[in-house]
Amino acid sequence: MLTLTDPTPTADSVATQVAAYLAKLNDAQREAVEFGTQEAGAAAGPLLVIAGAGSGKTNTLAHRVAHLLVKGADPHRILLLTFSRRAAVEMTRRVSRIAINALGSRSAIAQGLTWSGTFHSVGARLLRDYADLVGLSPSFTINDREDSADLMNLVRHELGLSAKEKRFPAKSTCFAIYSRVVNTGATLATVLDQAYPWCREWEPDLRRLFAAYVNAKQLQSVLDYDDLLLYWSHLAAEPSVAADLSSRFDHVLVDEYQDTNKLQASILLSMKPDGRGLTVVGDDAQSIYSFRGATVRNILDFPNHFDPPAKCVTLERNYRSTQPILEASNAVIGLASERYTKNLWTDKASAQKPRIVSVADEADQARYVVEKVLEAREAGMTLKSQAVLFRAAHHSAALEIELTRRNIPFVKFGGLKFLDSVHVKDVLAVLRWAENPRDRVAGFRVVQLLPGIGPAIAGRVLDRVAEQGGSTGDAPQALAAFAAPARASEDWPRFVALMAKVCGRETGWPAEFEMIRRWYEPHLERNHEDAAIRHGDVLQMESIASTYPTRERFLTELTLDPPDATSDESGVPLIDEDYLILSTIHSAKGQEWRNVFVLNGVDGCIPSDLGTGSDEEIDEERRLLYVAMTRAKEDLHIVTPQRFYVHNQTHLGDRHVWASRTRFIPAQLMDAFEACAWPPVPVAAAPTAAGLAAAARAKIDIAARLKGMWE
DNA sequence: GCAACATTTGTTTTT
DNA sequence: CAAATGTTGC
Repeated sequence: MLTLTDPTPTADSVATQVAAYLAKLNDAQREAVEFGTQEAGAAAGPLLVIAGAGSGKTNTLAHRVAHLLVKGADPHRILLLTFSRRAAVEMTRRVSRIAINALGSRSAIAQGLTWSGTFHSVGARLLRDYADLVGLSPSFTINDREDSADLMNLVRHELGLSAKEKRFPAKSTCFAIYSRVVNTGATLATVLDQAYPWCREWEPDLRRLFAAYVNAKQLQSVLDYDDLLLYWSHLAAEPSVAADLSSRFDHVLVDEYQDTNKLQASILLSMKPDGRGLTVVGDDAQSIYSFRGATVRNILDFPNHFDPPAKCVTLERNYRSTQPILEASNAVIGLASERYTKNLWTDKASAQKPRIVSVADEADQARYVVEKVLEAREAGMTLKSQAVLFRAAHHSAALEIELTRRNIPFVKFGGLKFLDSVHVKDVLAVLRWAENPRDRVAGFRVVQLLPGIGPAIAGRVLDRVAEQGGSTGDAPQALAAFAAPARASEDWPRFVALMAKVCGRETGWPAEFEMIRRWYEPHLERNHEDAAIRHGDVLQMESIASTYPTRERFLTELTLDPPDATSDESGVPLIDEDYLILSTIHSAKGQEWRNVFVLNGVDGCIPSDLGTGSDEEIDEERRLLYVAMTRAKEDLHIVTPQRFYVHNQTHLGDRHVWASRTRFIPAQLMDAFEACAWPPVPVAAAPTAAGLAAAARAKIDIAARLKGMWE
């Protein structure tokens, strides 16, 4: 039980405090918060909250959790599934604050909200608990997307699929196909037909590859992201475990339900088959993750999975945006082929319509954004309350250059993470291999860092380690016994000594990180021109590492919740500094800013020309634009460069493309926007006689200078 | 046989 | 611009 530091409040005082925090909610929010909590006893049946953009969704969910706590729910028995680590942290923070208001210092109960996180991180925790039961080594390591693709590649070579007349799909494509099959529950043939038609001919080979890939994972005690869900779902479907698993939690609440996939839905249903204690929240109009197997059917079909059907509450009042922004956003989503019946409204009036800004090219686009950001900054709007959103990470390249040139600090969300850089992965691979010597991807990478060792010798090293059983005790001995080639003879003993120490946990955590870093430094210098910058990243990771209690926690949490921001300077600016937000639209989910810029509002970018295959894909791109627009509170600028640069589109190479405004804002919608051009066209003054004379002189001047260059 | 370097090719969004 | 393939050189 929890220790209460303050005197127990009287029933009356609790009642008034409760009224105070509920009174801030509107009727629909309050209904969602209080649903099923009036009657004492078992948790109430399923609840679906359809929460439009900016309708106070997070706040409502946080209030519901806090309200459950106030009503006496045990925080350790509440499972809160969010879309990202960031969302989980934010949710816990809000629940605490509301609980403080409602209960005074008894809010310590919110600290007990230990089961909050993403499906994947919760899955990882549960699996460590049940590892023995499913024949999994409790020290399993988790592969991120790149590692999984690397393993797929290793397996592919072993199967001899690499030497074909026609090029086999790239490793990342193979993994993407595999992942989609797992997450959608569809057959390989269906996935190939619908999403990867150009790989159709490889179906038999892919099937063989995936079987071998699964086998390799099991032999090596590694799991990929999908396994965390897959193992969990099989665990929950096993009658002997299901009861234990589902009785661990009285309440299960899921945020962003529109972006869950079939596998995640099946997990929920087997955890709470009758829906009692189950709450899901989401917005069908903001479903933007179908490329990851998410299906909007999950949220649409939710109520009728149960008998009687789930209670459904819709939040339609928008507290975020001004009326003109909302009107334009509603108009855009209104053209979707599947109709969304929600009718968002607000009472925030404004005279400023969203702007469609026509600029010549991407350079002008960057200059426009910088000028307007600084203007707003002058008017008292911090950089942090402004954001620039784009479809693909590289769309911000020109802007990043301009921002750096003008000394404007920014932080970028989405796109390349610093975990993806080779040097960071090298160091992590050493740790992962020491944690789990059966992990061939990690070992393969580490051994090849030594000069004179390439894929072939690395493969033999790994075979020897595997023969010895692959335990952390045997691995260093296998390495010591290995006859390294002459070219590597100098570096080999140092390497063996390092692995012995790290495997044997001689120095302990986090000191061993420093040891690995020191060992890695010469290899870094030898392999990379820009060793200094990369070294900075490694040092930064070292300081991050020191904040984790154990090596295992560091590795697991880093792959499941990687730091999601990068900036031009390595290292995130200090918290109190002001900086502009750059973000992919996907990473902007759930956030809001006073002033929002959407880059490249042109066909080919939004919708991406890679996403225009089917009507469903086009509708998803439309929702993406809708999500971007509804992030704005006061001002919204959609910038449309008339000419933009494409990279190496097939045979013609790099070239400029003449673009037109996105098809999602056709002419009949333009009333909802203010169209303008930038830079403003200067008003031409009639030439005077003196002016003409000056121009004539200038011509002569320049002509003379050009000749002068060669004299 | 194998590592290291040179050339060609294909690209979104992310837990 | 990174990754897959092709070529050279040990």
